[in-house]
Formats: sequence, structure tokens, C-alpha cells
Amino acid sequence: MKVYDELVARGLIAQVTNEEEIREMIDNGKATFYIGFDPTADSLHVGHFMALCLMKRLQMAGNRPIALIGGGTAMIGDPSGRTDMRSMMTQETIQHNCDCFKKQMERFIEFGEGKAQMVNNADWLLKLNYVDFIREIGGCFSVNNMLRAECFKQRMEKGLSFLEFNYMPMQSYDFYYLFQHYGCNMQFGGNDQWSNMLGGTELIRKKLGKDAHAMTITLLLNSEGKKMGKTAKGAVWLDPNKTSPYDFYQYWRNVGDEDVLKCLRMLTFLPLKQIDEMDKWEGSQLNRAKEILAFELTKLVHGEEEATKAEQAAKALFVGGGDMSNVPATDLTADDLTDGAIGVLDLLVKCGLAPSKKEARRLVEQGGVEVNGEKITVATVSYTAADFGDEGLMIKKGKKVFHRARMA
RNA sequence: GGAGGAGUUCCCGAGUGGCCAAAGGGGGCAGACUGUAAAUCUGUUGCGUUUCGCUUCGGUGGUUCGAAUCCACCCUCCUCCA
Repeated sequence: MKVYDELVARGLIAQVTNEEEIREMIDNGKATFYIGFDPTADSLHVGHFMALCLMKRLQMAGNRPIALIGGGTAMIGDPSGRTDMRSMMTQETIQHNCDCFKKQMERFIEFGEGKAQMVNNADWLLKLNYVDFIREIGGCFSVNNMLRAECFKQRMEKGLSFLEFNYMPMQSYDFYYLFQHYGCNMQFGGNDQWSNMLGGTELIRKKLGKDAHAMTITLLLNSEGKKMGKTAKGAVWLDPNKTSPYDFYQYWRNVGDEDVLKCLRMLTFLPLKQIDEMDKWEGSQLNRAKEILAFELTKLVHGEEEATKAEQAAKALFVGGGDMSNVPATDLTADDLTDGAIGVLDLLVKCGLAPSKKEARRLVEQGGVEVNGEKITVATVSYTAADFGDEGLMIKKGKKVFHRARMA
């Protein structure tokens, strides 16, 4: 099976400008394509991860990837799919985020001569002169059409600023620039980028009379139609300091039944044949598929060693036995004790299991806390340094949040 | 520039002098049931030294014994007119 068909089979392709031409290009390694990453945070997340996987797949088929970091477009802020304006980021934050992105991407994709390239659109966008820019490309954009674009629709109700309105021409200019200077003939992106991407292909056609292509990646939605890779606390990050490998593993271990197979297809590099086999599994058997999904993804993002650790920790906690040493832990010091002891409530807060003592108290009162296998029923329990022992205290919050508190 | 309207807790949204830490819904958290799934049911959802105290209703001042609620000014957003 050639790349294009594989991408289709995995459900990764959402929209394309011209299916036949694109198939021909990428199947034969004739594409130089770019994907843009907006540095709005200091770490990549699952959505970016999909894009990186796609880059890798296409690279393996002989195509040349360009990772574009939007250091310039971030100065504007993409209004796509947002109901309110993004808060303005300072140039320093943007630069910091760009650096973080770069580091993470390098772990995942090989950059260098004849391999993948990395560019930052700040390098050309920030130099632009307003009047020159408007004269050069302004005529190629129809405001009437832009207003109809999906990406602005939501903002038409609450108000779209002129600043953000300029995002589409900016992104289009990127494609136009890369087409001319890097021979880039195709753009990939999230499905929410479709109109921005079409802006680029059209600009190239109008200015240069040449064809360029665009293809969007399906947004990873769960069975309820919500974006995956998001939790109540925010995104699932690829940076181990923001989302630990254990939490990352647990996120995927806990996906809904209906979503496992889709995730396996779209996110892992397991052969489709093997995934199709799993498609026959049902009921509690799917737990096995979830384990595979969680392990594979953790391995891709954090490496095999971390994946194994996360898996062992999960097994030890949920199945029993096994190695407990990889369970998430907090190290306390004597300073955390008052009169030689620490109360459960403080303990919960110190370990990050509760945001406030009030909430910690509520957890205890509702029977949601266990320490060393014993349910805590009163909030006044406290522990001395001796109670911690060598192994520390094993705290369980709710059904599946485990944490170890050690005494240094 | 002119005329109206709005800003409430994580989100939506009630409240228009004391009974308001503020209805209702969503989301979150916990309990029951289970397969570390979903659905369902129950409880809970500002902070603390917890029969009580403290901070919150765009901002700053003011009126009042008492303000989310009244007044003044300011900020932000929306609609209509120019």
C-alpha cells in the first residue's frame, strides 16, 4: 500500500485540493511540503504530535518536510475556531516558545542537509513593509470571500478585529514565500486551517500562475465530538515536565471504547493489519487495545524506557504486585512537618492532589482518600516522619489517582 | 462622534438594598455500579484555625447601620445611527 492510501485508510485525511495530483506527488516522493506550528505555548501537544507523525510518514515515503514555526504569525494570532481574541503575546514569550518547539521537534524528526528543514516565518514576515505588502498581495484577496470563510464565522458574531483579519493573508504569504524560496508545493495542516491554506494556494495561482496543493489532517475527535488531547486541566503536553509520562500513558489508557481503534489508526505506526485484528475485540478485551495504544504512544513521545516505566507503574497500582518504584511521587522534607507531623489535608495539598485544604477536606469527608490502603475517614489524621518509613506513604485519591509521598 | 444595551463565581446564566458565598444548567471532583470504558443514580463544587471568620459579582470612589443590587467617574464589549 502506498502512502496516500495508507493515510486514507488511517482516517488521517480530511480535505484535499486535488486528490489525483496529490496522490501522485506524495506516493512518488515528489512533494516538498510544510506544516505550520503556532508557538502559543511552551510545549507541543497531541494535536501537533499528529502533524509530526504525518511529517514522518511522508518523509519515510521520500518527501521533503519543512516545519514552519509561526514566530511571525504569532504576533497576529489566529482567529480560527475561536470565539474571542487571543491575548497578545510578547516577543520574548514567542521567542521562548519557538525555542521550546524546536527542541521537541528535533527529538522526533530528523533535521539537516537533505532531511527535514525548519524555518521561522518571523524571518520574512517581520521585515515586511506594510504598504509594499498590501500592494503586493492585497489585491489577491477578496474581502467578500474572506468574510464567508469558516474560520472567521464564529468571530463575526462577537467581533473580529482588523488585526486578526490579517492572519489569513499572512499565512498565505508564508506559502507563497516557501513556494518561491524552498520549492514548497504543498501545505498540510489541521482541518481548521483549511481556509487559511486555500488562501495560500490561491495567492500562488494568482501571483505566479502555478499550482500548489493543500491537504488537511482530520481533527482527532472523540465519540462525543470533542477534541482529544484535552483534559479539564488543559492540554496533554509532550513535555514531560508539563505532562508526566505516567499521566500521558494514563490519558490514553483511559480513552473510551469507541475511540481506541481510531486512535491506534491515526496516532500509532503499528501496521494496519495488526490494528484491523484488534478491531474484532470487544467488551473488556478492549482494555488490551488501550494498553497497546498507551504504550505505543508513550514510547513514541517519551522513549521506550519511559513507556515501560509508566506501564509498570500502572500495572503495579491497578493490578497489584509489580514494581512500585515508578509511581508518581513527591519528596517532602522536615520543613513540611509541623511539630514533627503533617496532617492529611496538608499532605494532599503538598502532593498536588488537592488545590486547597478546603477541597482536601471535602475529599476526605466524601471517602475519596486512602493512605497505605486504608480509607481515611477523619480530616484530623496526621503522620510523623516515622510513619513514612523507607517506602513513603502511598496515597490514593479517588479511583485512579495514585501518588507516593516520601520523606527525604 | 451620537443613541441605546451589557460586563456575576471554571463556563453559560438568574439575582436589581439585608433572607446572597449568590438560583438553574454545563463542566469538574468524590461515592455507588463497572472493565482504569460508556451510561445511570447520589453527594459536592470561593478560602480558612469550620456551630464561626475572611475575600468575591469589570475598575475606582461615594451614599447607607448594611451594596452584586443605588450614585459618580473610568475601562471593555455588543447593537443601531454617522
